[in-house]
Amino acid sequence: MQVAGGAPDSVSILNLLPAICEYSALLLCREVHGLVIRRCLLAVVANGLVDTYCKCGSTVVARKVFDRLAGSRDGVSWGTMIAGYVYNSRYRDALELFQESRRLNVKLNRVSVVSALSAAAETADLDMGMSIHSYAVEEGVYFDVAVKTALVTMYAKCGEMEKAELLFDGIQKRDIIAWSAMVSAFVQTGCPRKAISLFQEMQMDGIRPNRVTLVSVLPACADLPDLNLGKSIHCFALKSKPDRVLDVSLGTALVAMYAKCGSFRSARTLFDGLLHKDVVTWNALINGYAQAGEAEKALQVFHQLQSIGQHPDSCTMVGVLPACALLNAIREGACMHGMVIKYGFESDLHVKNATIDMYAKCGDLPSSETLFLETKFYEDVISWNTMIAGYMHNGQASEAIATFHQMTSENIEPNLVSVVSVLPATGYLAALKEGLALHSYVIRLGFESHVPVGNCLIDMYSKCGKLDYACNFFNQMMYKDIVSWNVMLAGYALHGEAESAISLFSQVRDSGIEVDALTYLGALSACRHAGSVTEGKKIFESMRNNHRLEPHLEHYACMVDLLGRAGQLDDALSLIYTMPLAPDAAVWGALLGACKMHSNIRMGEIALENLSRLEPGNAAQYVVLSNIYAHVGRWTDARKLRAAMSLTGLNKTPGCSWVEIKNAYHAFIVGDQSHPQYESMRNLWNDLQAEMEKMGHVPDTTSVLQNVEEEEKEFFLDTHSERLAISFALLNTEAGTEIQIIKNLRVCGDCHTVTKLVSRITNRRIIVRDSSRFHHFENGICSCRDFW
DNA sequence: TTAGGGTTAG
Repeated sequence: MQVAGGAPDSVSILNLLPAICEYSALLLCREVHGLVIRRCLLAVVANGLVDTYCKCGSTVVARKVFDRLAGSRDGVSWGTMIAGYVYNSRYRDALELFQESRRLNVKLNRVSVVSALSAAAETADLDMGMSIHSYAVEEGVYFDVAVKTALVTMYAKCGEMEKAELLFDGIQKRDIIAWSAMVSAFVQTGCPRKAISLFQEMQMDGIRPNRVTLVSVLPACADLPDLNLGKSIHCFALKSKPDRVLDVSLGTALVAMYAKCGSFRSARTLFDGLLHKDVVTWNALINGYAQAGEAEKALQVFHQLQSIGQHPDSCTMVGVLPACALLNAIREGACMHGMVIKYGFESDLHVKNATIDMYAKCGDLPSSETLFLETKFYEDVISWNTMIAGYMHNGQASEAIATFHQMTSENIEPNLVSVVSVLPATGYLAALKEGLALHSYVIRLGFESHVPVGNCLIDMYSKCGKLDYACNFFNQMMYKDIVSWNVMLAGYALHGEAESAISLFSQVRDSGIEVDALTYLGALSACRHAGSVTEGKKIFESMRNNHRLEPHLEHYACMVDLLGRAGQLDDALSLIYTMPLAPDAAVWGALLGACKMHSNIRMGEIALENLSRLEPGNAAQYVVLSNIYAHVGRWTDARKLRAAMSLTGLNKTPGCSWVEIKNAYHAFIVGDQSHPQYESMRNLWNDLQAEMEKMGHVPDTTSVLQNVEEEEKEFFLDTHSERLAISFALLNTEAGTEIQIIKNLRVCGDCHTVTKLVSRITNRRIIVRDSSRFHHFENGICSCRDFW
């Protein structure tokens, strides 16, 4: 038009603007702006420019044009600028502009109201949303379908589903957008069933779903999952497209649906056949694999994405980081972190938290901590929860608890996940006071009726030695899932309460709840602790016969242990030889333990041969066999084995015991003499030892590893970590106080006997939780029936 | 100038 000579008129410019928008041609927009800038700008042209600048991504210049309009601004100018901010995700700016219009008493039209509402929805700013709602009512734009639809979405995104539903029900003539908005609201608030029934209701109302409706309802099929409905939507989508070419969003939603329904072959075929794909489509496949635990596949697709030169986005990284964590692939994970930095996704919270989690799961806590300490993320509850879970994943239970406390002192409100993450730490440490405090906290937050939280509480109480509290809580739970039954069963097993466990097991079988492999493991391990061979065999058989559950390695290890302890070593060995899975170290270890108990050298050697193949670095098994040799007097063999161990540099995991005194944890490692109170502890122990000798106790040194003189062996026994912890506790608590010790390994035979005697001499109740179970010592007796 | 949509961390 310039070739023609004259300056372009307003109409030509207005006609040109939509094309500029379509191509996001910012430079062209500036040029047009330059042409009109010296003239008296008509509001209609200025509004067009504001819109075009926003669509080209430049809200700053758009705002300048808007500001320059000053007095000649009309309702459309305000609506355009607010909508422009929303278009560019500058929701706070949109809301501020809305508030400014209120201060200036400008009358806004329905477009401005709709845009402002969507900004309030995106920022989940309920107060703001409600004030826009009142404004809409005052100004009489409230009866508009678009305004009502925007209100429905705003309330849904602010978590006010009841209000959203009420408003939706009140819309007289619902259009397809209103229906789709409500379907989407149900999907996003985790109500897939409601979404699907609304989707069906809409069709009965005579409204034919469009592309957006289908894309909105597909995640509901994935969440349920309902593969058949997903497939029928796929057919519907193809039928309504004569060329059968799916658009990117619909293709992506379908890929995600198939992947989440576990139908990876369909997901892959569809994905490969899609004509239009973007990075989100790739993410759907990558995340589908990652969430199903198919980490290698996820990474494989990621590398394929890179090989075609497509750049990942932040969601891609959120998919691949957990895949690295799953594979414990720290190097790959660190490369992903590098990529996050390269592409500038560091400021994305999802990415940051996934990176923190990846490092923690791969055992690199310092890297997690460094990322976490970057202040900006310090305010996010998920970052805190990730850190708590990360500490727990690495066995740092006291760090997990400390982090939880720090979080509350920083005024970050813990949520359900925080509680579920920190409760296992209190169980791990048997930190009852902490556990009780958390329980009251749970009640205050109103989380007590939440099933996973309740399950954690049962587990915590039983691990803290309070089986009665665990039972009471379990019995009063309104809703239980299979996990509730499983943790209760495991609690009975941990406390050696086989009868209660077996009766609970038959209750759950009769209750109609579907039992799983862990239910069986709980029941079997209760039988193991009680030595109930017949019952255990029956349960093991019914696993396959009645529930079609294939026993896992853990079940076999448990059965071998049960049979072996009962002296049925041949049956145990033939079970190992006939099992369909390749026996692992736990299975052979159970046999070895039983061989020690019954001094069976022939079988012990078979077990050790297999163990040294499976776990060449683990010394514990060698110790057991050398103990068997020593026990039957084959000293030369015992010595040879120990010499071979020291040559190959095998190390035994050092024993460690903890005790809680006045809210502080004290840890003792075997042989540690560095404690400030060591002298007094030693003296106290010598006195106890003299008493024990008077009672006729002769130390059983067969569990001592070192090849030394008998007297020295006794000294080594005396430095076993549980004895250090017990003497420390005796020194630092009032007479008569109960003592609770936790140990990382199993208690040895002599420590077991000695603890019984100490409980009698000192008149204390002593509870020891070792890696296998609880031992209650009182007045010279121990509650457990299966110990030596 | 406007409302609904695909992938996302603990």
